[in-house]
Amino acid sequence: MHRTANRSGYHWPLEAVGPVGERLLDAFKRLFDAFGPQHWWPADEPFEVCVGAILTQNTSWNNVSRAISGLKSKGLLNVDALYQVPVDSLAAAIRPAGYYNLKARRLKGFVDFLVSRHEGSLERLFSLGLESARQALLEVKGIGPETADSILLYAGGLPTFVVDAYTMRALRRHDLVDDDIGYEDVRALFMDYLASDVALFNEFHALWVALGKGFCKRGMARCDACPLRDL
DNA sequence: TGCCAGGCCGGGT
DNA sequence: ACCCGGCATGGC
Repeated sequence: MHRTANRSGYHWPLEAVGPVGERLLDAFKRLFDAFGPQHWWPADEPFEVCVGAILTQNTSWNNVSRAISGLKSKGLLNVDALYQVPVDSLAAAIRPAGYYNLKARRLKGFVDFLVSRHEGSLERLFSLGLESARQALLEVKGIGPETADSILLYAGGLPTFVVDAYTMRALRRHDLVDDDIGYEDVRALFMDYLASDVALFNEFHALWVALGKGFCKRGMARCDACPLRDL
């Protein structure tokens, strides 16, 4: 695989499989031209990514950001502290993130899983490899496919594609997929038709979110300013 | 003011 | 195999 440092400024592998891959790549180029590099995930270290991935379930990042700051200020943003802290204290600490009772249990469940099955080490988990680590994460109550893939890609540096509500909505609205397609099939679309590259998957997913925030919102029809217009 | 936000689970068809 | 209600705060 050649990593281009081409005149257009992209530094991702731009090969694609067939017309489907070319279309996805066209979307990527347009989004990058429109929004530029997104610098995801917004976190200082891998464990913070995991916590953020759970806290941001159906919740705006602004609220999550407050909760993360709260955890940091209380010294709770590490495996040992989260393992020890009572669930009610944790719930109070993440209050701004919403669903705080639910998410406190999910965070505890994730940390329990890390400690009991993987020696409290994310590196041990990720060393299982992409699909094995993914299966393991999906066993944890409160970690579904999107949360698992966010953790694997943005904390683990493993080449999986994250599909969220923004991605799904944009793909459907621009007729890149059928309306009734599911999570796993969309994930496979990106992974099968594009080069398996962490930097590309990182930027591409973040760009779908940028598009969703800017143009492809719920209740908004196809708009003239959308970078994917007439894709 | 009501709707929306970077999901997932459990119970019911 | 879907479908739906529940979970909760903060921004616009």
